Amino acid sequence: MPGKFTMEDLKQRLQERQHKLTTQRQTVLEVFLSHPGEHLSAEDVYGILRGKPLDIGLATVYRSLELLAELSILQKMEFGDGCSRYELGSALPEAHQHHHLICLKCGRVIEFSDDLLDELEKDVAQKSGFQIVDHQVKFFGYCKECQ
Amino acid sequence: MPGKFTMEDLKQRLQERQHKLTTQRQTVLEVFLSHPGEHLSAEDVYGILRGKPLDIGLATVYRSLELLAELSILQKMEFGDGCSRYELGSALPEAHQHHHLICLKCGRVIEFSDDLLDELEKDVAQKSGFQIVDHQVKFFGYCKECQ
DNA sequence: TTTTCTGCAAACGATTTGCATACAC
DNA sequence: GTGTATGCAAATCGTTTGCAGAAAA
Repeated sequence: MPGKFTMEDLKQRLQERQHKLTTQRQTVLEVFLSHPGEHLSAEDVYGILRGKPLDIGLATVYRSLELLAELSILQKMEFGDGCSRYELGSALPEAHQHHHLICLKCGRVIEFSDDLLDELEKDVAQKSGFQIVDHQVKFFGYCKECQ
Repeated sequence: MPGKFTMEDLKQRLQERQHKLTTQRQTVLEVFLSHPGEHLSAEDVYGILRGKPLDIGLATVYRSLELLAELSILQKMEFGDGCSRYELGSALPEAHQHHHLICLKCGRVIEFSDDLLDELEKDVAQKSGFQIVDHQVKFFGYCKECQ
């Protein structure tokens, strides 16, 4: 189980780039901390925060998500459902080996962990001259319930 | 070099689903046949066809792309540039092993072929109970020019 | 106090849709 | 002929932006 981000991590990374630690940014991070393993869209986050003490604007949600992704706290991804989704990364840079199984029938997205890809990444880097910093793998198929 | 689609293949697959072989659908397929290895968006296709004898509507381009993807003639993919892109699949169902290297600086997308993923796919299928029909792999990094 | 952020509403760009006409079968 | 497809324009949806007021440093 890799280490999760804390508010202290957030504060630190923001300061490094002369950004401010605002209530809104903290709140957005808290949403992800309290929804582990979910792939939330901007609308999802906005919906979760509706009616809560802090009434955040949708535009601010978008701006916060973008910033948190730049700080490598969140990872941005597309599952082909028309909107960008984000998930919490690990605080440990080398521990991002998770793939996604996307069911073509019900749309469910299941996480899957595996390290076989390290080998492939090295192979690709060597053959192509690319300096690889990250990868994303998606498998499309049918989940147990939909087969 | 895997076999490419022909107009005959298109006709056949359309008929199987009681769809009609229209000039527009043929023309869209021709664009992909004459632009091998490119990842074209709807706007790209529309632009390529502008001024050509057949003046196709943008909405029809979108509808044709969607249909060709349903028929497994094209494959739909997202590179994070705000629009869906398509590329011609192989006529041979088992020969779709191509990955994409996406440069984080210049946005260039480079194709890369490798078969190491077959093993991973089988492994994932067995452990998860998913029936896998396709996969997509994206590597993010910096190309030779941008390093 | 200075700079960065937020909220709102308007702007935007990609994609979809309604509907009357045109075409494939 | 009948049913599907097209073209156009309007509608939609996710996302971005301009700007004045609010909050962090």
